[in-house]
Amino acid sequence: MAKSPKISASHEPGGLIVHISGLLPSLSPAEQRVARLVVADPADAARRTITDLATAAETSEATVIRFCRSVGMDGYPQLRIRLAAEAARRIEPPDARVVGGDIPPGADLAQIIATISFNDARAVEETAEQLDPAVCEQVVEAIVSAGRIEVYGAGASGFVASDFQQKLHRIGRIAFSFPDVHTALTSAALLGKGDVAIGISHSGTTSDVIEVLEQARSRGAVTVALTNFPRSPITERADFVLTTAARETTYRSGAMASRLAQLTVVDCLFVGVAARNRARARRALEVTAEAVRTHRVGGSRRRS
Amino acid sequence: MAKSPKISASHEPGGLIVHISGLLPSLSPAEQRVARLVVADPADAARRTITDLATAAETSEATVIRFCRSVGMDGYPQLRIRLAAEAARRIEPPDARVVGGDIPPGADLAQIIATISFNDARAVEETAEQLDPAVCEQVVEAIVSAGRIEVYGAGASGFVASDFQQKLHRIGRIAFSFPDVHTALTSAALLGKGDVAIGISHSGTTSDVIEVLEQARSRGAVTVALTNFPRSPITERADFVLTTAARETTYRSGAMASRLAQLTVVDCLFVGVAARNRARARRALEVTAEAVRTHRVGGSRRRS
DNA sequence: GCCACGGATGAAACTTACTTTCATGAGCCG
DNA sequence: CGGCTCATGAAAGTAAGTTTCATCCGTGGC
Repeated sequence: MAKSPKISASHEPGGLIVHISGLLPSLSPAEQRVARLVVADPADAARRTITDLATAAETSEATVIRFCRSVGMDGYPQLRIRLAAEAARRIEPPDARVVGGDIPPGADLAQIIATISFNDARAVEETAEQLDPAVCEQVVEAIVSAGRIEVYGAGASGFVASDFQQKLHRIGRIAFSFPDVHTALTSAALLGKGDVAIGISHSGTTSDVIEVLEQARSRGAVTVALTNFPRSPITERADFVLTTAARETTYRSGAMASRLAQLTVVDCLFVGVAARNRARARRALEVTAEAVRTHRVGGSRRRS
Repeated sequence: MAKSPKISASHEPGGLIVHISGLLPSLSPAEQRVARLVVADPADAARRTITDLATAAETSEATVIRFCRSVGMDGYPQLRIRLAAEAARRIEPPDARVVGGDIPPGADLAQIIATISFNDARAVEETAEQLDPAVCEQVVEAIVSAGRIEVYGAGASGFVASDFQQKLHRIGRIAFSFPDVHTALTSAALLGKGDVAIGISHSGTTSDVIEVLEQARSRGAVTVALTNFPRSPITERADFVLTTAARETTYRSGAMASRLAQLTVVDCLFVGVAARNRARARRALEVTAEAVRTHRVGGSRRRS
């Protein structure tokens, strides 16, 4: 097992912009200024010369080049071209939806709904676009052949972890998730070769989750990280890194788009695992559905 | 500078490629060779350097520049960027997304990802579209002025319930959610006028949730139902009904799109509530974020 | 047939853009 | 408080793009 996680350097099929904003926190301050300009208006950036862009970002050309390299480009010209292409593709934002920004103070419910759903949907789409099928495949493979699967997450990511655990469990995989660190650590210590440990953290900096993942890895389990930031600490403890692409409206507003993005990844993995053995999975799903049938009341004649 | 050819300067409506091939015959032989290369593969041309392209067209750089001017560009860099943009736009649509349907048996991960995310994103968008702002407003109002809020859900909807509870709690509302029916029933029995009870059930037929909601209502609490089916049993016990619009890929495949749709509604209500008292909500969010700060590891900066 | 003329063309000079190197200085760890 | 690492921009160096200009070739007039 390779020790360095696959950040899929050259693989950012979905969006370069998405890729860049994911990398943003791992960039140096000066590079971040450049990145922000680029993300804010890719088309405009593509039009600028390197000197021009450097000046606009209040830095030197050298830093712009470094930025190019940091996001996986060969040099500035390549970045320019990619940006132009990217910008052309995303001619979409037609209406004045508050993209990525905060909710304006005087907003009414209709505005709030439009903004939230737009950002949520976008997070889902962009996450899917930049998800690397090859890495997913390997993770699915690991899960399918795992003796035991453990999923870790804290706070909002904890619900996602539980959701994943529940899904895996429903199709007959032996999966666990934990409400607290101690239990998780204890359990992780009992993992071994062939087991799978999945850590979920939007920021990639949740020490509890990192710690548990580290523990799991030291016991020989295959480790997977699910985070929004491909260069965050958690990725160093993971054999496989899966990234989401959520730009939270406001960082502290409680996870909103981020957990939807995480759940989308969970869905993909889940279906991927289920698809490996359709018959068995289907049977399991039917059995479990049957089990709760008596907890449903009849005529839901839905004709929505 | 009077001698340059007068071609429709900067405005070539249809497409740059179309434009170029249109005036191809009016170009000099050497320029035509360049033009043909460009038209044949714009994306490739965009990647080439001027020297490279000149060589490929068996001509000199000077001619390439002349060609740029002939088609109305300022210079080679501009042409490059326009070409990249053009190329990006024209290969977009042919995307074999598996819409709405089930995942085909032989599907690979890339297909799965496309299908899932498409349906997930759609569920979010469609839910937002049909969500009634007026009803949301009333629910928000009820939550804001509630003495206590309880959220019920079973299975996958249980996670959504917990998520909502956690969010409300974070902004200082007194909210609860429950892992089992008994506790929930007990708690619901203690609700009274001015309290709010929210029941979440995708199918709208989960008897446990219905039962608890009924209990809450009988105690005078305001009841809210969140379901995908506006005519389902749960709606009969609710003062306010909020609906999601998820079409699950496969009914029994475990809730996927449905919970994303539910979470979107949760997000909207949450932001709606938070917006009612920005200052207080913001302060609460900051305090809670600070509380977990020591559980985050710092410097995510790294270079590959 | 010879000679002006003009457009097309590429070589080379030139300019600008891009890239690398290196010295500096800030922050961090022991 | 040294001795590190790392981020950064100035400046040197290289490559890309642009201009200039001499040449070439075909044309048409004499």
